[in-house]
Amino acid sequence: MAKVTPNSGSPRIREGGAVREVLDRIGDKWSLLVIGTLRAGPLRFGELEAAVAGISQRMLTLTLKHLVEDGLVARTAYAEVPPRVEYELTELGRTLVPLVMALAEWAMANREQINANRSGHAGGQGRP
Amino acid sequence: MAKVTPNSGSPRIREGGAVREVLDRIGDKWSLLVIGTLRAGPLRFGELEAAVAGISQRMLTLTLKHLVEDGLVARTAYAEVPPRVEYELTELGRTLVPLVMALAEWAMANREQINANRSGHAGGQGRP
DNA sequence: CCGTATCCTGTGGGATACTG
DNA sequence: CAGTATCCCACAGGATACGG
Repeated sequence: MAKVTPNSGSPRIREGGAVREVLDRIGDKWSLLVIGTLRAGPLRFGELEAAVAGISQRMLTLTLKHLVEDGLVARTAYAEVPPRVEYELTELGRTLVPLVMALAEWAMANREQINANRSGHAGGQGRP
Repeated sequence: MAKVTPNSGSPRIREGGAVREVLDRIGDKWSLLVIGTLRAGPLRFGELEAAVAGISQRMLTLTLKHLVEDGLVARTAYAEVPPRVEYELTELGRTLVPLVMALAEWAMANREQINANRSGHAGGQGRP
């Protein structure tokens, strides 16, 4: 990741540059899942941890921190005891929801097909 | 990525499961970029390498191999000299194009906003 | 031209334990 | 409850060199 994509020699800005840049942010292992999980409304840390199956405390903390930094998620801490913290999508974050949902639907619709291809990749299902 | 997500003991298929599964396939550093690049039609290996700025030979080879295995891309080798190989999207692969393009457009439309948030994250742009 | 084979590094990310 | 701190390893992925 890191390096800002050299873009070696290309005179015009490649659309790919912006895409890569954003993909490096939200294209990690958990960001899209967290965003998708927050689509219905604010959730507490613990609720998120339970909802996003398989995520570790550490990764949830880090992912949320990044999303907050990027302005996709807002964090609200209530000064009470026991402490309560809620996370919700910002305006910007919500604009991503339709895309995430589309991706999720595509995933569910096509994963069997893909798994089938992987096992015995018969091959001829796409020839145009 | 790596570990196949144990999903230990979960009796019912979590929707998150399918999403994660597919995300692990196409959510890597290059797959979506390659798919997006192939949207207009077949391209040769070298053309792809030039079009996807920053990708290394190795990663292009690996990414294409995975995409072919998953049935998203078709590979056609012409037995001539010098050798020529063309890659193009399969039917299945093409169904992903709209999503990729949507993501790309979102990326281009919002990267400045995100970058601004990152630098001095002023904060108040999303309060619902 | 189109790959494959090695080598090597950075780092994503899990497990675990501790704090406010 | 909501994090932070450490440790540690697998593996993504770049550089380079070689084969058909």
